[in-house]
Amino acid sequence: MYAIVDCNNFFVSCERVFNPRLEGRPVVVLSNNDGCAVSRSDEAKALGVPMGAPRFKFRDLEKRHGIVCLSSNFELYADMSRRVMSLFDQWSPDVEPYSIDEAFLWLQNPSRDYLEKIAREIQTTVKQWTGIPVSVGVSTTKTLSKAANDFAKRNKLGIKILPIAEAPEMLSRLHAKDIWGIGRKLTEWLGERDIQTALELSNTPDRWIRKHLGVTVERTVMELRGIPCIPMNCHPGAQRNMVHARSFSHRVDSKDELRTAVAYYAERVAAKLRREKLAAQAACVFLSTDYHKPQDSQYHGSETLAFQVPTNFTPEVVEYALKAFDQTFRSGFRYKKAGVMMLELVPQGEVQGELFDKVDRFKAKKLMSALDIMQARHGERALHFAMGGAQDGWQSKREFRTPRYTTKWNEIPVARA
DNA sequence: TCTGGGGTCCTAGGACCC
DNA sequence: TCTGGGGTCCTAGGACCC
Repeated sequence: MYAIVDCNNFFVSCERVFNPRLEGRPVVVLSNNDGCAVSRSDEAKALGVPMGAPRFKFRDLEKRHGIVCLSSNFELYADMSRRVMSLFDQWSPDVEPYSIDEAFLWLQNPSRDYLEKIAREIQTTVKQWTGIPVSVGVSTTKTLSKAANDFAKRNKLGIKILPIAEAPEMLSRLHAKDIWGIGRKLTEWLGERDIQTALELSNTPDRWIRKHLGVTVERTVMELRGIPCIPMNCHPGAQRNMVHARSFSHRVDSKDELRTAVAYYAERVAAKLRREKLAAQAACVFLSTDYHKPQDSQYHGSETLAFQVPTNFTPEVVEYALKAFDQTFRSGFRYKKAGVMMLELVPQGEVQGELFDKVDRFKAKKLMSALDIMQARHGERALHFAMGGAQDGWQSKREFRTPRYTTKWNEIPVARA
C-alpha cells in the first residue's frame, strides 16, 4: 500500500510553530515579492482567500478580518521540512520525499487495522516532534492515496484508508480537476467531452486515452483503477537543471540595472551549484516583460551558451550569463522578470579536465571555498562580486518576513521565564 | 499600483546516419 | 515512369506538480 503524508497548510503551520499567537487566526503566507497567497490557514480559506490569489485582490478581506499576511521564509520551511522527512524511516524503509511538504511511504502490510494504526501514529508523532500537523492517505496506488488524502483533508478526518473496493464510490465524488496529474488544460479538454468525475475518467477506455492524451494520462487512469503504474522513486536521479529567477518589485527598463540583476542571479545560482556539488555544462539567461499588462509591448527572450568545461566557478558563470544577456536583451521594453538557468548538471567530482583550459581549476576551487565560507559566516553581502552590485529597484519585496528561527544563531527564538 | 519560483516528464518534428 | 526502411539524437513546446 502507498501512503502519502502531506503537511497541512505547510508554510502557515511552520510559522505557527514559532508564533502560537497565529493559532486560530486567519494567516496567509505570500510568494516572493509579497505577490500571491501560497499557503493559507483554514481560517483564511474559510474567508475565501483563493490559492494563488494576488494580495491586492484580497486586500479588503485582509483589512476587514485582520488576516495576517507573512512574507515567505523559505529557509525556515526547508529546515522544518527536513525535520519532518527525517521521521519517516521508522515506519517504512521505502520513503520518497515528493515535495517540500509531502512524502510517499510504501507499507507492506495491507491489513486495515495495521494501516489505521500506522497512519495515526505518523500523525501524532510528527505533530509532537515537530509541531507540524499532517494528513495521511493510504491506498493501492499513489494516485488513489492522493485522492484519499484529499478526502481526509476535506472532511477533517486527518487520515483515510482507501481499500480498492471503496474506490469507485469516492472517485464518483472527486472532480477531474482534483485528480493528481490532471491539470487545468486536461480538465477543460475532458469537460468538453463530458468527463467530469474521476470515476468517469477511470471508466474511459485506455486505448482512447492513449491515443488522445498520451501515456502519462493513461498511467493516471490505470492508477485510478488500482493498478500501480507510478513506482516509488526513493533514490531520485541527480538534478538536471537549476534556476535562480526573480520578478522585480518595479519594472526595469535600464540595461545596466537589468545586467546587474542577471549578474547577481548568476552569482546565486553558482553558489547553489557548489552547495550541491554540481557543475553545469551550459547557461541560459531569460528576460521577460509583464504578461499581466497586455497593453504594454511584450518580449520574452532567452539565450543559451555552453561552457568549455562544466563549471560552478562564479566568475565564469557570471561571464557567460552576461554574454547571453547581451545577446538576448532588447531595448525599449519594461522588464518584470529575469533569470539564470544552469543546464545539464553533472557531479562536480566527475568533470573531465581540459588541456587548454583558461581557468586554473585548482585555484578557482580554493577561491570559491573561501568565498562560500565567508558568506556562510558573515552573510551574503559581507563579500561579493562587484558585478552583482548595489541593490537597486529590481530587488524583491519582503516586508513581513519572520526570523529564521532554526538556521541562524542571531535569529533563534528567545524564551522569557 | 499591486499577479512566485523551482522543478519534471512527454511528444512531435527535424536533422542526420546507414 | 519508377524514389525504402530503420534508426538515433536534439530541441522546443506543452503539460503537469508543489
